[in-house]
Amino acid sequence: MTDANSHFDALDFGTMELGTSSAQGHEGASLSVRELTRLLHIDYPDETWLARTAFALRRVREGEALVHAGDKFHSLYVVRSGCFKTVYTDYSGSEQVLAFPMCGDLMGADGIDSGHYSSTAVSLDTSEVVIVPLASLARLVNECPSLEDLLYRVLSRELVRVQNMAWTLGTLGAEGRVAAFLLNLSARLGALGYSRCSFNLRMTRQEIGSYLGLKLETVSRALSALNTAGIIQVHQRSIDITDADALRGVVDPAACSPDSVMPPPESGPARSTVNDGRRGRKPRAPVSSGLAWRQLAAA
Amino acid sequence: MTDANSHFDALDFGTMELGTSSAQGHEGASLSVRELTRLLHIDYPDETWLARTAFALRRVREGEALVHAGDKFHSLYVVRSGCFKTVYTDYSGSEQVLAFPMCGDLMGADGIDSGHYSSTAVSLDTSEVVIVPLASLARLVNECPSLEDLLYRVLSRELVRVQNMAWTLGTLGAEGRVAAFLLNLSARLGALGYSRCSFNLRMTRQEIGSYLGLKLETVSRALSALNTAGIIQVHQRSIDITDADALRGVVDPAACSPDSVMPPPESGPARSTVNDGRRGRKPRAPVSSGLAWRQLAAA
DNA sequence: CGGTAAGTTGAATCTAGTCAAGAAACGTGG
DNA sequence: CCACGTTTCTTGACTAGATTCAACTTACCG
Repeated sequence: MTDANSHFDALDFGTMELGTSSAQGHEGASLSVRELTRLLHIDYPDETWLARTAFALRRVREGEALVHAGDKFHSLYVVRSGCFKTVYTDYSGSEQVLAFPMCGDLMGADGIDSGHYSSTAVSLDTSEVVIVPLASLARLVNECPSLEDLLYRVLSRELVRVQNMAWTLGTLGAEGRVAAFLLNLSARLGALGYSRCSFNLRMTRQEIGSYLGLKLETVSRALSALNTAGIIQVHQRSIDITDADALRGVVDPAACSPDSVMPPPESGPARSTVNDGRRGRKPRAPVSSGLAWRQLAAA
Repeated sequence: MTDANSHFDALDFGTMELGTSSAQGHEGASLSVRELTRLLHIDYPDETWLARTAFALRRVREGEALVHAGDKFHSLYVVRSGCFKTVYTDYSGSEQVLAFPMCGDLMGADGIDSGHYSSTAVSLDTSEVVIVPLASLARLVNECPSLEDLLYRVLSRELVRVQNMAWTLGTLGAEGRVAAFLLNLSARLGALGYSRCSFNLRMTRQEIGSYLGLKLETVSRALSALNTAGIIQVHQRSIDITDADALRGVVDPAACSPDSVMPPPESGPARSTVNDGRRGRKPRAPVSSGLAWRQLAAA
């Protein structure tokens, strides 16, 4: 019960009138609805209501948990700066990383239905989150119908993200997963204005491995392999992507998909109703084994 | 291109006044809001609005696609009977199964944000779905504030489900995955009133394998292994779970024993505030949080 | 009664995990 | 500022487990 106070004290002030912004979150910082929608990359044209409500912020130090799995649900959180990991913690102590939320990403949505957060969110960095109490959001939506689908859209986006993750875990090998991870990170950082091809990892190999369903040694090996293949340059946590196309090729040896890990958002036209009876062998290019792109580098 | 018309003609009638239910969906069948909420296991006490609106139904034959990835989003679907598979279809033709929605499960939510469905839904059975146009739902929510969180909750539930899936793919081996799959199916069928320990699979080994990130032979082997271990009895698609506890033990070799797994809603209370010092000592925190995902396997 | 799709099983191969040792970075305190 | 302990990362050798290839059996449907 005592573990929740640090965000409980901010709970009641999740929504406040602008101007009355007293010391909440951390230093009285708050975020207008307009800024929030912009942070989420969901812009609404309406201007009248933009300045009416604001959401409190909270600062989370490195290693600190924002919410714990099992805590009573009350608020959603949107990362404003920094980087988190969300994890299931196993009774035996080992943890499974589910996501690495960054600026603009939503956290806590898994608690809406059951009323309890199902995962723990730990900051990997000195981070800042926007506190969005669900009740406040509901009230806001009532007052402003154009916000109706805001949460729907954010949740749907999260759903697609996790589906992509399931696809990655289900179909790719170690190198592919790591490559997809790097491309995903690259795209997200790029969308935030940072360099797409040169960045620093905020997480350990073990955390990456847990996220990708691999052991830390395997992650290290995959990174080293991509390194010696000339596709990326790795130095501890510093990553330089020198050949993004080759990296995409590792994820999917066949076609070059446009946006990082995303499988084609548009359906290929030529698809017979369903039971595309593919009886024969699948041509499946000679691919994907650990050696394939190594040869590519040799050429 | 011609395959989409069958639900297009029902689109405009997604919501209708009761009594005006003319021939939509398939035979003029429709579902009241009350029935819908009950189908979703989200009951609302309010009685006044229950009979005001109804949603059309649509019948989907075995092998028929309800929606295709890339189709323009317009409606959510709730399975009323039968069984589906949702898949990403690879440009090269191979498909990745993402879920097996059954009675009461939601489909199509992955299309809300982007405006296009990101996965294809194919019926494995002669099925029936409730057509829930998002616009109609929004209007309904406007008229009935107590429905405010209906979609939120359903989406959140879906999110937790996919997170659990990611966990399964990330941590378990072949037998564990198959065991978890069977337990999940068992629990869902049980919740619907069917037998928990004896049922027939509606999907092929290949589809199961795709869903679990395994090859069909591996699925077959895992089932055979569980069979010879005396935990289940397999005959083609007929499954009999003879020792559910042992099956749970396969999923999670550690904690088993008589004490039937704890209820998820309560959180492990005693958890110190900042034990999460990543950089500092690693005290092997015995974090005993109620794991939501275990419910999925055990329920 | 065939023909086809689905499922089972075996043997060889290869990937990722495991065990283990060493190297490089970080933080702290002398 | 440097030495030290801790953590993280890298690399190697070996093993367990999943995939692949392939043959075969069983169910299903006209």
